[in-house]
Amino acid sequence: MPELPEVETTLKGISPFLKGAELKKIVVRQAQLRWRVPTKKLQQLCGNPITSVQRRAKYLLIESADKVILIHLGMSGSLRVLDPSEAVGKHDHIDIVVTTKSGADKIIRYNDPRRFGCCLLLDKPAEQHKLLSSLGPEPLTEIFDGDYLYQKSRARSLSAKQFIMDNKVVVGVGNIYASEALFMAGIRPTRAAKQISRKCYHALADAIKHVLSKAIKAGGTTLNDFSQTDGKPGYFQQELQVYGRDGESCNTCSGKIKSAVIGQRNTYFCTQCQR
DNA sequence: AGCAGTACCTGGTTGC
DNA sequence: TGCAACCAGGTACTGC
Repeated sequence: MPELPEVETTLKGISPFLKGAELKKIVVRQAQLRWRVPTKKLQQLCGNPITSVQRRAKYLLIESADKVILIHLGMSGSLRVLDPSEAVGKHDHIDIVVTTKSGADKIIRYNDPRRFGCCLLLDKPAEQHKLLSSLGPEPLTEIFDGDYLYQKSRARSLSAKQFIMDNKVVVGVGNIYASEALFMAGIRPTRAAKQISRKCYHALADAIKHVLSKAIKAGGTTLNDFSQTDGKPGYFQQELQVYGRDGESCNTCSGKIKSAVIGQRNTYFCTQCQR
């Protein structure tokens, strides 16, 4: 499941091939993703150079001419860089064929079994688009810290876990990392956001940064495992302290790990460490 | 405005 | 063994 680290890894994977490249051909085999893929408008971009490739939250933004191609991997999507001869497989919905700087053709192939992802075309500036305009800060920047979370949470009665998974608060914290970060910070996920102290929010902001940057460093491994086996990221599984460990004992205090559904999402925590 | 609930989709797992 | 029901996951949307 692509979380922020996987999207960041994907960005690093495709960037070298897209920088200085030209759009050659776009093939859409399945246009019905989360939203309909604007096939014709995308194809009209062919012949133009790609001017930048960026990530914002879990969105990938590929700029060409006066447009921006926005891609979200949903929960089961992936992008691979392939040679033009590569056979098309199941759920290979979109090919973005480019002529790279060196003159060779490559396919950026979008695969998404569950079709929760999207591929849209935005006008510039992309940040004004509805999907991007109200997003909170990136978790790995300086302005995201304990003071910021404390301030933002004062009027919020929802749980701490739902609060940090809110895209308007901070982007890129998915279900797995939310549980992990709250564990690391010693905060019970059910606690109301507005009742958490400034001190605890400092610990939480640090935990989010720590968990995400650690995962980004391991990103390659995760991505490979994911795209090949469609299983849970092998590398993370051994790193996870609470997620999916319902009924097992805590690595820190040997208390029991419990699960609860919070905001329709399974959540895991240690009843001893997290108060 | 904030929040709960719903929808989208399909492969894998569980239950009968 | 086969089939149905359920679950996971991110996020935009609806309606209170």
